[in-house]
Amino acid sequence: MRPASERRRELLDTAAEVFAAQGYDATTVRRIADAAGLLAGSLYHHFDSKESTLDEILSAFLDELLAGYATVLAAGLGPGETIQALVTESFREIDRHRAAVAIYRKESRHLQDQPRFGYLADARHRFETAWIGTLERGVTVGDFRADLDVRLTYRFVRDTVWVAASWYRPGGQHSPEEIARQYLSMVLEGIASRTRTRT
Amino acid sequence: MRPASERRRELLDTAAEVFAAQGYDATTVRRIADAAGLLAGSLYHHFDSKESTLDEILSAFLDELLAGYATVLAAGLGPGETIQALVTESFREIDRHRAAVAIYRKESRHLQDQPRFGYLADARHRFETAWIGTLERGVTVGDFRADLDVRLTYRFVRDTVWVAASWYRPGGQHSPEEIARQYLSMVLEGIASRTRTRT
DNA sequence: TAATCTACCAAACACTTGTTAGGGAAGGAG
DNA sequence: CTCCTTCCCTAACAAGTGTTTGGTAGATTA
Repeated sequence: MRPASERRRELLDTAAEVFAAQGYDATTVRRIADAAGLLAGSLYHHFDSKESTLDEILSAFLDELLAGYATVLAAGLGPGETIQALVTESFREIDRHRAAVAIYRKESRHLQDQPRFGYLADARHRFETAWIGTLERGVTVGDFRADLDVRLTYRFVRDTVWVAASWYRPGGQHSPEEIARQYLSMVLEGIASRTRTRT
Repeated sequence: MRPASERRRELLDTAAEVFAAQGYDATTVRRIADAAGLLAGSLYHHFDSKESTLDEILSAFLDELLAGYATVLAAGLGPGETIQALVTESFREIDRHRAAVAIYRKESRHLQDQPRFGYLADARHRFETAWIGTLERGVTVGDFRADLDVRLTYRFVRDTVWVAASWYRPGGQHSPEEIARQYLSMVLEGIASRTRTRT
């Protein structure tokens, strides 16, 4: 682990920004250097390689996210409240690591086969356990509909949350908590009017 | 427009498959050639360039999709039924153009700035009009909840539908229509149990 | 003052990229 | 048989890639 100097963190942020905008492979180190105001070779004073830069961005984000999830799960809430807390925590994470989330969504699929990025598959598996476990508990307890396909619902909720990173802009008119509230309202209660009762 | 020979279509399919799996920029023409069983240079007997190959894949998909949407919208259905038909049509399109959908989701964001791929922005705008128009009509008529943020709902529904392309595998246990039915059930009525009434 | 460290530049490196040119084998058409 | 088309290969090209090496200006430390 390198010493995390101020300049280093700055470079890491601009790299993440460029990766998110252009895609990792489409991004050249010269492009990152341009955006940061130095020459390509100078980046190697701070980082070992382009790949390790990506690695650092992703693992920092995932560490924080998993820690947040762990806190929520340890709180001993009911299934419905746990889902709400997980969603809210996710939107906060999007707010703080917007670029990292975008990169994660675009690249994790084909990165996780690489040994170096094996932790991506680990993280994915932990998410799955957390969400699906909570959903199943919710169905048993009666918080959620009994006819749910839990795996399908998991993907539904997960994707719904994370895609927000592709259009969310921090400092906009909606706070993370506000967006979480609206999303939860749709996911939990649906968008159909309640004036017509279902059969 | 080149003559669409059998071999050509075959190569286009494998190219789409590799693009979807690896990402466009990360895919080399030699990799496509490998997968297709010929050498890199030989691809240029069939295609003008790597970029034009991508172009053809995306525009073929979008043409078919927009045609499908147009048919739905011309049917004169109510807002609720229109949404259902649009979702179902989308899942059918995912079933038929899985690779193209995956590519579209990954690359369209940064491709649409390029003049050659300007039609991507056009298509996106048409989707927006179709969905948002229907949702607004639905709120007015009373099919959908009055307190919906229509733009947020649009992104919610849109993303929810298209991300399915990232995990959907044709020939699986769920048909496109079945998946559409379950998705609609969640989106329209929510995943919360109806035993508890909302305030 | 001398030594050390940080952050950077200038210039090159080996390699990969998309693409092209020229040719050749197979098969159908005249 | 000859001509033409289709499909592919061999071999190379220029440009761009991530990365390395050696050096330097400026601050910090001894």
